[in-house]
Amino acid sequence: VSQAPSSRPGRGTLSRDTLLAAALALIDRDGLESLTMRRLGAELGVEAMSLYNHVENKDALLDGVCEVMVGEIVSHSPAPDEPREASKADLRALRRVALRHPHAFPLLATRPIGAYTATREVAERALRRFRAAGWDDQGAMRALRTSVRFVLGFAMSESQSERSETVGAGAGRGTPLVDELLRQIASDDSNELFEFGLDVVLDGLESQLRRRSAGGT
Amino acid sequence: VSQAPSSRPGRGTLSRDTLLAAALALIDRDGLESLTMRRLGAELGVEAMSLYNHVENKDALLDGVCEVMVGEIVSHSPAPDEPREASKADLRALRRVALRHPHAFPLLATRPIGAYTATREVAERALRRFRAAGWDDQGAMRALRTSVRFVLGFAMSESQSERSETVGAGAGRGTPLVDELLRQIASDDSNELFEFGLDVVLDGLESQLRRRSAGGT
DNA sequence: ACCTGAACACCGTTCAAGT
DNA sequence: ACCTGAACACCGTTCAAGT
Repeated sequence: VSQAPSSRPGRGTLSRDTLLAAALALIDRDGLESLTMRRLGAELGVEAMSLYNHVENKDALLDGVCEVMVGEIVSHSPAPDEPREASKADLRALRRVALRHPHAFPLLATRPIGAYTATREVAERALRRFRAAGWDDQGAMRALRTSVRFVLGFAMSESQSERSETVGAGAGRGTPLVDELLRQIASDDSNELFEFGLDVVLDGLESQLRRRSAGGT
Repeated sequence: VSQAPSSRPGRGTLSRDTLLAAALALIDRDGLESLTMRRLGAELGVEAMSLYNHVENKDALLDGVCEVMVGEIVSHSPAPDEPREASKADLRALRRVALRHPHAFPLLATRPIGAYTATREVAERALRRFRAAGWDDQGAMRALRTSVRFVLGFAMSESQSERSETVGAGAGRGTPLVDELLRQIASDDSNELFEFGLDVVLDGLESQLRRRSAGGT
């Protein structure tokens, strides 16, 4: 998957990869609603109908955009040896995609893409790490799914749903802690909160592991 | 906020609440893409343009649908005394909304609604519970946001993104644990996984609390 | 093989007009 | 005060036609 051409391409430079990259770039720049077959065509110097030569329809185009984002999940830096740090590195890589594509990221959480299938090798390594830490197969799978879902929820909230909690509205009606919460949201300490969340999830997994291997007789 | 009328209403029975309930019912039945001003009008026995008398525009309509769902979050059963069980009850109530409205739920995670503002009292009680457990204000807020985000990610994955992981595709290429994961996803043990996740998050929070009050000198 | 123009069925939304 | 018809600018998509 390559980058979008900066301005207009030479004739015949159209391909599926070009489309997907241009679509993602358009979403990043102007938002999800701006992605329109006609607009994307214009962006590429072509009529909307030409796009159908490279992509089944708009739905397939959106799936393709998800593919591109999933492809960006792979961690850039080499995996740490220490298992807990290795897990953190993978989960941070997932969050980083959300930060890079705040407008497009909801597609990932919203569409039935085969995310584990598409990240087979990364997922397999993560599962092996959990096994090495003492989980059985079943437990390793639950541990992975739990941590991935946490990051997904975190990233979604971060880039979407917590925007526009307003401090003023309804303050001073006997909910002082909520008032403070809203101020905290506004001040945006995202990175800190994410790292806190990572520790919570990984601590919680370790705790469950201990409880289960102890109680399992 | 009341229920949608079963068939066509008498003339003049149109109100904002009627619209919102009918819109949510339409999404529940036919999916998010089926919610159209024209379709919703037809559903209510009225032309699409009449809707604009009760709702600013489609965006405001979607915000209203979110309002309705947020209003459904309140737990039905009385809050348990035991703090951990009380937290679980709240978080289960949040997930239940996702299960009841799988097609509409992405709106909640995707739109900048003031969720904490709208659930002020529930949020305040939750924060007070964390305070009583030993967190300071800052810690209580992080604990709440962390657990809410976890449930959000869980519910989104559950009702959306993990659909259609296919077992067959690419199996037997040295990723046996992933193959097993895909089989597990297909067999769908959602409730069990959710309860596991709840314990992970709450254990993790307790662990962080201990670590911080111990290390804080 | 790839691109286009015209067309179709559908959107959200505005506005003057009806009652 | 609420509803409507006609209209506008925009969608996704099909298809015959061009090169």
